[in-house]
Formats: sequence, structure tokens, C-alpha cells
Amino acid sequence: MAGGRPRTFDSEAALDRALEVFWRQGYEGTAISDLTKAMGINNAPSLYNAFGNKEQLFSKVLDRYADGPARYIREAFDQPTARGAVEALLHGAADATTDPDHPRGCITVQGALACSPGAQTAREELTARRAAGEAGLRARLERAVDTKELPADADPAGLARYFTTIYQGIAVQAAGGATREQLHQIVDTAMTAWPSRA
Amino acid sequence: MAGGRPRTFDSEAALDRALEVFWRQGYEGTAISDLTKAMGINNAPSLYNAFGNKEQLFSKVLDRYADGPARYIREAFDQPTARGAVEALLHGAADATTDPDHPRGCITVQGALACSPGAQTAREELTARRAAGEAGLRARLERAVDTKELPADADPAGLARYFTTIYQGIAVQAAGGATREQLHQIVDTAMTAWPSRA
DNA sequence: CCGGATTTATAGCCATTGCTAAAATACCCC
DNA sequence: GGGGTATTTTAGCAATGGCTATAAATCCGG
Repeated sequence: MAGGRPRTFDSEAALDRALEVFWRQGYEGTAISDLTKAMGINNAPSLYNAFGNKEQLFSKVLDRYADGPARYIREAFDQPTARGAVEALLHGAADATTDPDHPRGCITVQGALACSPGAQTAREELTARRAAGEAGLRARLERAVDTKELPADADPAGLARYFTTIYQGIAVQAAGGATREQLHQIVDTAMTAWPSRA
Repeated sequence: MAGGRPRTFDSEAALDRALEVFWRQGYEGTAISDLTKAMGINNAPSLYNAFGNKEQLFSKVLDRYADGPARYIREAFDQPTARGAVEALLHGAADATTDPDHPRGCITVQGALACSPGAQTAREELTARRAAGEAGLRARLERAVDTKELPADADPAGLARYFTTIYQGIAVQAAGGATREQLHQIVDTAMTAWPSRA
């Protein structure tokens, strides 16, 4: 009743299940036994054999997150205008963080904001991913200055930080129980700060 | 070398030490042994005797937080104008979340955003405290409508959610390493959304 | 139908988790 | 100085943490 060749086991589906658990419980609140149970893996050794240790699994899960539930982030940058990109990003966040098919909030924010010394690596990985998102937004806004969509005196770095702050605040609000409609309204208010050509 | 009457042990100072640990490591990332070490208590039983269990200690720590490092929040509401109150609140957050004498961020946000089922009580307590802060802000903004500082068609509840979102986003930004100056700039941008008397 | 490769499962590592009963100690008041 | 009280200590509970060595079971290629 044991063993055999690789059963072409669907590791993507398993990662999706692991994502749900990490998303809901955070890195430190998730035990290996929680993961094996959720992933349909019977024993811890099988999990370690397939995905490495907890940190490595978490990293793979974050990749899967970016390609799945958070794909809207990358897609937002494809909008023709920078303003459209920011709107797609933030309204997408309002939807994604309240999707009834997933835990509330954003794993990148709530996965490991504060944690014990033993989880610093996970925390730093999340910090880096958040910084990467902000940097991508800044790049898009810089381009908008070049194309004159934004005035020459606009501050792309400052605006990127502001809208990233909105994004992260939305994640906290969602984790606290805010409704989807309330979050969309927050986005509308936030967009008020968009620079007008004086 | 053991025992004795109550040594009028300074429990406030001990709570301040516990606050530092919970603040930096979160509820679930903090072990009782971390707390006893930081608080200058030799044994776990002494801690339980003095402060109850972990949840109760956490709650006491949050009270101490509200009266100490986060006192600026209550004080912000004393500003003569609602706009002044919001500015005091958010600029105060920019300072407090980057105070070199304390861990970065806000314990109310990063204490237990996502956690295991065993820490739900702590999570719910933080959620409630965040909601209470938002409710206080809403009340202040409703008063501003009454006094005509805000236009009659302003939405106090929506504005309170927006500025609370900024507040919480600032906490995440601070935890991620943003500088104090960057946070103050975010606040300035956020205040752009303040309703103007059309 | 067997040998070799591979993945399972069993069992257990060592450390720590939050928490507590019982015993030992030190203090204050009389 | 003795009695009573309060506290600290020692020791340990049952459970779990992440992780792994060993061994059993299964499949494939031949």
C-alpha cells in the first residue's frame, strides 16, 4: 500500500491547497501537519520529498499565488493608461481580497508581518515581494511621466508608495471584515489624489 | 532565595517589555519563555500568577499600548477641527510606526492578522480594536458635518474607512522598511482626498 | 517474473508549546 | 521569634513544532 513511481501527482493543485492554508493562517500559524492534511499528502516525509522544507514550500506557494489569485496585479500593468493601471490594480485588490472562494486579505501582507526570529526568512521574502510590486508600479508611473500622461513635476516614487499604501490598507481592511463595496468606495476616494494637470 | 510578599513589582514596566516582544514578533510568534525573559520574570508560573494566561496578558499589553506609544491616537481627536484630527492621527502614525525606540509598525495591525485557529481570540480582539478606532474617527467626522466643517453631502463613514485604510497601510509600509519622511509624504498625498466645499 | 529504482510509511529525533500541581522559600505582622 | 500568607521554584504534564533515518512497499524496465 505504499510507494511506487511518481504518480504524476498534481503538484499545482497541492500548492493551491497549501496556499489556502498559508493565506488563512499565516506562515507561522501553519503547521506541517496542516499542510499535509490540506494537500492530500499522507505523511510529512512525502511533503518534504516533493517540496523541500517549509520555507521552500512557502516560496513556491507565493509563486503560485502570483500566477493565480493575484494574477490581476501583473495584468493591471497592461492597461493603456497609468491611471487605468492603478484603477485596475486597486479595484482588483478590492475584489481579490473579498473573493468568497479564498481567504480574506492578501497573503503577501498577512503572511508574516511580525514573526519570531525563526520565521525571518519568510518575512523578508514577503517584504521583498511587496517592494517588487511597488517598484513595478513606480516604473509604470515613470513611464506615464515620459508619455506626458502625468505632469512633469509628478513624483512617481511618491505616488507609487501612496497607492501601494492604499493597496496594503485594503488588505488589512479586508482581513478585518470590510465588504467588497466598501473597498471599492475606498479606491474611488483614493483615486481623488491622482495628479491633475494644474 | 525564593518567594515572599508582593515586592510591589513594577507590573507596568513589565507590560512595556512584553509589549515590545508582542509588537516585534506578533502574538503567535511570541512564546511564554520570550515574555518571561523580556519581563525579568524568572519562571512561567510567576507570569501566569501575575498576568493570567497568554491571551489575558496580550489584552493587558494592548491597553498599555493604547495608553503609551499609541496615546497620540486619542489625543488626535482633541484637535479643534476634524481635518486637524485626521492630520494629527496620520502624521502621528508616521512618527509612531518608525519610532527608533520601538519595533516598526503597529501592533494592532501586525499582532495577529492571520493566525492558527488557536489564536483566533487574539485576532478578534485586534480586529475589534481596529474597528473601534475607525468608529471613533467616523464619530468625529459626523460631528464635523454637524458643525458644517464638512459639507452636508460628505460621507463620514466612507471617509473614516478611507483614512483608516491609509493608517493601516502606513503600518504595513513601516513594517516593510519605509522611512519616516516617506510616510509623512504619503499622508500629505492622502489628505488631498479631503472633501472641498464644492 | 525478477531486479533496481523510487516513493512511500513507520517511527522517532530533539526541542518547545502553553500551562499547572505541589513543594520549597521568604517575607510581614504579631 | 513564630505563625500565616504569598510567592517562587522545581518538576513535569500532554501536545506539538519541524524534520529525518530507516525500512517497507510498489512500480517500471527488462
